[in-house]
Amino acid sequence: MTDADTRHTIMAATYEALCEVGYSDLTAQAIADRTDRSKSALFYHYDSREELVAAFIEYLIDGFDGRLEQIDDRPPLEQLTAFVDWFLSGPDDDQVAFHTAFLELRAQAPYNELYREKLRESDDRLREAIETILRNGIESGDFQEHDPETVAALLLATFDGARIRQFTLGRDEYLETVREETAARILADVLAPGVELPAESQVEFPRDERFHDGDAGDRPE
Amino acid sequence: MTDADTRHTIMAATYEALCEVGYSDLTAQAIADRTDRSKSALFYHYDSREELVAAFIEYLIDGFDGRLEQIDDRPPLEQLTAFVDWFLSGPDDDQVAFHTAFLELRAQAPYNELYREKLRESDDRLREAIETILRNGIESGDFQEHDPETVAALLLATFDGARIRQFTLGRDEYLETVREETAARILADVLAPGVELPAESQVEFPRDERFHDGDAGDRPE
Amino acid sequence: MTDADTRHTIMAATYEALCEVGYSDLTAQAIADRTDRSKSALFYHYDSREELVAAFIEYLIDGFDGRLEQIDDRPPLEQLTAFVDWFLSGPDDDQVAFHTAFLELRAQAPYNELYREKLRESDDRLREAIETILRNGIESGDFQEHDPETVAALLLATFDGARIRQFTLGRDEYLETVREETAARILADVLAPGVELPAESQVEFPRDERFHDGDAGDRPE
Amino acid sequence: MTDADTRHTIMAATYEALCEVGYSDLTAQAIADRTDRSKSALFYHYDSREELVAAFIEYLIDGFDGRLEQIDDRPPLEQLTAFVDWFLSGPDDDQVAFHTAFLELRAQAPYNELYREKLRESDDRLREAIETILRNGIESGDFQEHDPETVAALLLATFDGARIRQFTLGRDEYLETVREETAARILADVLAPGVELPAESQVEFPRDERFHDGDAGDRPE
DNA sequence: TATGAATGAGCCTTCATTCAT
DNA sequence: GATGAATGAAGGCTCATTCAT
Repeated sequence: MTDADTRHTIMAATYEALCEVGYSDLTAQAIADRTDRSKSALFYHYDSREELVAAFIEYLIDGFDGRLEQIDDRPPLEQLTAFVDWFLSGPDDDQVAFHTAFLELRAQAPYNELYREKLRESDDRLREAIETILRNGIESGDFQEHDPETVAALLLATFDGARIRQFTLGRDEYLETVREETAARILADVLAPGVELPAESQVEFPRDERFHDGDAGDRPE
Repeated sequence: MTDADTRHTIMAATYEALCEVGYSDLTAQAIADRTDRSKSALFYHYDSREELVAAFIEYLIDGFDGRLEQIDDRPPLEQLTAFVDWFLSGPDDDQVAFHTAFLELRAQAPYNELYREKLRESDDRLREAIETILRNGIESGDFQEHDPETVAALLLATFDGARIRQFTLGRDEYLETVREETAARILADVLAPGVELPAESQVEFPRDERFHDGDAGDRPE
Repeated sequence: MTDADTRHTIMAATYEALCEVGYSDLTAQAIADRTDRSKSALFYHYDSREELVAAFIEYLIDGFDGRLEQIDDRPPLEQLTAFVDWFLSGPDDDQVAFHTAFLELRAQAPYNELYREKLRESDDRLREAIETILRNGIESGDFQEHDPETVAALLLATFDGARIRQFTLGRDEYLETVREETAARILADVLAPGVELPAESQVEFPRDERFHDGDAGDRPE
Repeated sequence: MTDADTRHTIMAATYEALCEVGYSDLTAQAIADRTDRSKSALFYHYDSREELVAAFIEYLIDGFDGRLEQIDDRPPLEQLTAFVDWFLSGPDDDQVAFHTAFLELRAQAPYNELYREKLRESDDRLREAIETILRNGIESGDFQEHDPETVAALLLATFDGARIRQFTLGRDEYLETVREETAARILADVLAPGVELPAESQVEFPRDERFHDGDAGDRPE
């Protein structure tokens, strides 16, 4: 119905607005302002602000799948490391703003079934991705025998918790500490003996380029 | 300036309102409605809604200390278990509403220095509490030698992440899974050999009774 | 310019929408929704919503003439009775919704010359119709000598007032009472001595079939 | 709760706005503009625009009772005449605007239970008033024996219908004609033999002075 | 002939905050 | 100490209408 271009325009504006003003100030106007369209146009394409946001979550999920494929061919340990570092990324990362705002949005989910539904889908994808990595690692012998499903849940909870505490408390230590402790206490029994989580990942989990068209990205130095 | 009674009245009303309507609907009116005072009274006692909320966080912290003492004399393992179960409490827990709303509030912290400051204090207390338990456990020989500081951070992140995913996704599995995996993968190396995390805690981490004056609490039915 | 078929499609949709949502919710979208055309199409065929509505009133008038003819050959008293019962129809009548909405529209006429003009034409037709019946009744000897013009005006006012009070107050008594009192106090001096208004009409004043193509009508159940 | 003065201010503004812009343009802003208060103030005193309007209908009713008393002591025929002329008032009457707008409001009643309820109360009062006059007239011998209840309903319907047709069609004839015909055909059998409806009433049914504080009223030339 | 997209103006309502009393 | 009244700024949403295609 809404053509891909318009959809992208609105979704990108939503992303920008979210990063710049946060979820609780994510007004229709704030989105429209980052668009060459009027506020009314948003309501032409989406029935309500809520539906627009739900569509945005879905848009994120769509992008996630593609980004996964980009590191598909890497060995399991590299993929896992990429994941860890994506989650526990440094505070200078330009995704901090986004994740911060997205936490606000997630905090609404208990009150909003539509959001909750979409976030569940997102959770499914994420867990499946990690499970697949773990499973592949077991197969390849890089990882020990274990239950990928429960380990995935544990890792996700831990990383998410660390990230949230980092953002909300402004305490970057959480990331560092949790990365190290995860490596030492959780992954020690998951990785094959002798295998260790590299200090830094060799592949980076790719960014959602749809939101970073013009600008630098992983500028060196 | 504001006497203790008035303060408590307002803080209790804030707690109630938070549980009933969530943070984003926590209007001055919503709080006043749960008070025998007028909306204006709130602004007489607190300069702004923001300050009131900040004061509320502080009020929570004040209560926390007292509650800690109530299980002070228990052996370290029991205290740890109480902590675990407090965090990973079942979905029927009447504190779910509060934690859900409080997550909304925490999600504002990145945008609000006042909140962030208070939440940091809260984080300090919580971490210290866990560190103390861990330290005592080492001393008593119930726990193995380890760095209480980093383990506390790991546990906090993991539990918090599990709880948040439970609430926001409506997926209770996270709690169960994470409790089990934490016991098996993290605590296995923290508890002394042969010591295990009990399936259920013997002491309950005490509730904040200031908010549960009149009503039932843990009355059996 | 606009061919008869398109015109009918739009007019019928307007009728439907009017019945279903009332005049104040009679948006262009509401009409288009009951059409296989787009909202824009309405503005292609009519310069404005106002003109469309004005055209609709005219369309009603056009239909009225034809329906009149259908009872043309009946004796004056029967025709008069048909009129009375059409106006003072029971609350189960499926025309209630239409008349209710049409009252809203009529209430706009004082502010809208275009509507007023059309409604005047409608009033003319209606009054003429009644006058003709009355005149024919005088001629045929069924009615006493009287001034058909003023009596028509009196009847119209009385019936209309009764109907409006019924609809707006939800008080069906008005219809019954006014029918009886009209018979006893007004028509007593209009009908020839010994002639009485039948309790129920033998002919029904015909419906506008253009709006009831497919559906039942007065099919018995 | 809302003190009488404020209430009057808002109700008077509502009256003015209604007269000047009609019901369908009776926005909160339109009312506030005729007040020295802000739009928000309206919502402080009334929960919604709808409730404000409902309160306005009630305010009208309150006023009506008092105005009735002002002609309480007049003989029945005079009172009846006052009523007739109030209803069938000339087009220059400054109440035309109000009645016109009020018709719009009444036309919403079928869709709005709150309005309908209030309008029913208004209908009750009006009918009782006329019934009382009729009853008194029978007692005093000025009127013939008849059923005041049904006659009141008939008169009300007739006058209301005439007025509505006058306003909506811009046809003043309705008033004149209906007044004459009512006198000749309806009241002829209601008034005692020899008693006639005066061409013009001697008492005027009093205006609602709450809405006409400063200005002229019936000042001659 | 028709439409999808878009928009500006406007509406109702909410809310933190102020202030005179 | 406390409150009732009030308000400005904003927000989500609607709708008649326009216009390029």
